[in-house]
Amino acid sequence: MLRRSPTIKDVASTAGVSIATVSNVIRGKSDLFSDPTAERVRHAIRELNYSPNHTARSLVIQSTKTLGVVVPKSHGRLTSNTYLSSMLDGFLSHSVSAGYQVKIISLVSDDKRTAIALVEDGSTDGVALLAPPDESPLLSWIHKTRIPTVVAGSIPPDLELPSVDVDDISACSEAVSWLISMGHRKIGMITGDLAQWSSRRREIGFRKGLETAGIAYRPEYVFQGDYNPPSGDAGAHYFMELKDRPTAIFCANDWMALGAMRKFQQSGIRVPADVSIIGFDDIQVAQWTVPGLTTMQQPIQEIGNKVAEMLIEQIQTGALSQSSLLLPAALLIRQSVNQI
Amino acid sequence: MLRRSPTIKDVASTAGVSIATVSNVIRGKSDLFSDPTAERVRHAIRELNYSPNHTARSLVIQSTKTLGVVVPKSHGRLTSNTYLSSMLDGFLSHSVSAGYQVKIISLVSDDKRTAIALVEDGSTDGVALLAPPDESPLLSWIHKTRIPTVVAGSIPPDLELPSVDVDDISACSEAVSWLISMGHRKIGMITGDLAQWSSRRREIGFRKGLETAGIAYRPEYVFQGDYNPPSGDAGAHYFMELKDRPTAIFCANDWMALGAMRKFQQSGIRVPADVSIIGFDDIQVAQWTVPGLTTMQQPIQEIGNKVAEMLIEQIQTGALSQSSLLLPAALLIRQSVNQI
DNA sequence: TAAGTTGCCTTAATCGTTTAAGTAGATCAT
DNA sequence: ATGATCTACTTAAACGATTAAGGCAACTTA
Repeated sequence: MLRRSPTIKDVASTAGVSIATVSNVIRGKSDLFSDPTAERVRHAIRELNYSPNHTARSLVIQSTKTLGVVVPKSHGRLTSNTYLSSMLDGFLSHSVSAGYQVKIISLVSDDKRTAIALVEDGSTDGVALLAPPDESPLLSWIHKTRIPTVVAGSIPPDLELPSVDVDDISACSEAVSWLISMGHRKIGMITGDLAQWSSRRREIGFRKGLETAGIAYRPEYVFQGDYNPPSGDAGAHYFMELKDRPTAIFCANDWMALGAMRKFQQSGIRVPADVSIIGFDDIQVAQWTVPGLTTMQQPIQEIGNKVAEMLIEQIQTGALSQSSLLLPAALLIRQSVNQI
Repeated sequence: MLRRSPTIKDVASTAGVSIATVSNVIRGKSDLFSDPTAERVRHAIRELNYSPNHTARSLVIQSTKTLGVVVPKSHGRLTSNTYLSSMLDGFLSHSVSAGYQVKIISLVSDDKRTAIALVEDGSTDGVALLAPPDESPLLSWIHKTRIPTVVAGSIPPDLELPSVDVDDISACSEAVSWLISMGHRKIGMITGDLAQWSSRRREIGFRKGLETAGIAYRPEYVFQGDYNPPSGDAGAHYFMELKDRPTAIFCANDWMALGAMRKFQQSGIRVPADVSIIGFDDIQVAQWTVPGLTTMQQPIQEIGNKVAEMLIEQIQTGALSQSSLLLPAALLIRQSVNQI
């Protein structure tokens, strides 16, 4: 028995052929070997339990068949947790079926340099940036390099990077339109952190929905949150104090919706009897709240999927058929919104 | 300008030295070059923006400095989502600071073979199995190979694999003891899926806590769940119907606790005024429920950390100082348990 | 002064593949 | 019979690093 794991050389000698032939049968270049030879080679492979060395292969083909995925620090961004898992799931799913492995680097414990190293040292063929913060130095850095990149989530408008994201504006506009169709006229919003472009777009969608129905925009009906539950709390508190309270509140994400719902309930205000709440994202827990949270469901996994697809396309063709993709959200009706 | 990225050869020629010298200064073999030479080399490196090719290096040193992490299909296992993120965070954090990159493979979209390939093709130096299901074929397969492995979470008792997990038995025993110290004598439990060893251990801990206080174990106070919220619902329903209802319910995980809490509240039974609830895990949402969920907090991130640490130790020394590690959980008191 | 030592650098083998180019025998057309 | 074309291989040069072994001054030491 061999101590080290078997190489193509071992296979070649036990099959009595050259390593080139072994390589050819492995890669299925069927016009380069005969059937009996192939059988001998395959037998040797099984016997030795050989599998081709990925590293050596990468070196010569000048491609690692590996994608890098950069996940942001989630600290302080509660949004991200299940969000990121789902996105990763989608990304991995497409990657492996396209024959790519995936390296992951988290910015949690780490600085920009590690992420950069991952592509500079040639250990990946390209990178996906998952939900990078707008101000991420990585974004502008990677924009300069010519490394294949796709970002999942929103990018600052001045950066031209291929990206795939949910269509915030349409989704929020639809949410508001639906609220209106449920009879609501006084609709409040708890926004995300307006320093982020995604928040701004969601607010734009909110206005657009109002506008479509010819309902006037009332500044006092917009409360600025930051995507975290406490700001949902604060928003609820703010709206409670208002003389002319909104009958429905649109939250820019589910976490704030949860916070708001909790605050209302603690204050004896019933959801949805007294106030309706609609969220955004469809995080996992949204289906287990009391009442179940009605929300705009992001196609998160599909975003991950598409990111992988576009990244691989970019790697293989050197170009991209489309540079930016917006996926529609879906209205998910549960119990937190009342018809009035 | 070069089209391709610069190699050590390019650096050598622009610095006017051999590639061996370049390699030596990069690796800091300070007795193998002079200061002026080093300066020339470093200058060339900066000028060309060179960084050493990871693949080539891996090939010759026979080590990829890459760890594989296998995450289970989370489908149907709501437990896992934030749980896995945190564990990954911990794992990544230690890995990168030890100079390792991390490849991830998800079993979501994929079968055992991809996971196996990841280690067989030499693209990783070892693998971590994150919370593998007891019956995972991977577990027994990997047990046979001599590949460096550490598993995060529980393993079937008949498999001798290095692992790190929370100390379920002690933790559950403590939870029950604390409930008792809060004045509860009639304590129910909603277990996890008893096909999983972790569930069994949690049930054992539950009994042990009772026993320590000299309280008799009542079979009708144990409801078998499956770790998912609906089974928490079902458990709550079961306990509600009981003539002699428990005053406190210990849930084997937070998701079931959430389900139970919701069911009680929907049925007009107040938590914690009428019934106290304690969970296990400390998932993210546990702090945002109404009332906040008191729970046993798993040191998930630390588990991830330790797994990486042990895996790297195993890779580098070929052996392991300790083969199994149990980390303590911490009682996290919020509002779902009443003193009576 | 001859032999050894030290400091600094180069040469060349190696890791395990891929793949272009070469070879040699068999078959075919002319 | 001769060259051309297949078929089924083998040879050998990459890929980009690491690293043992060797070379050659310039010193040290006996």
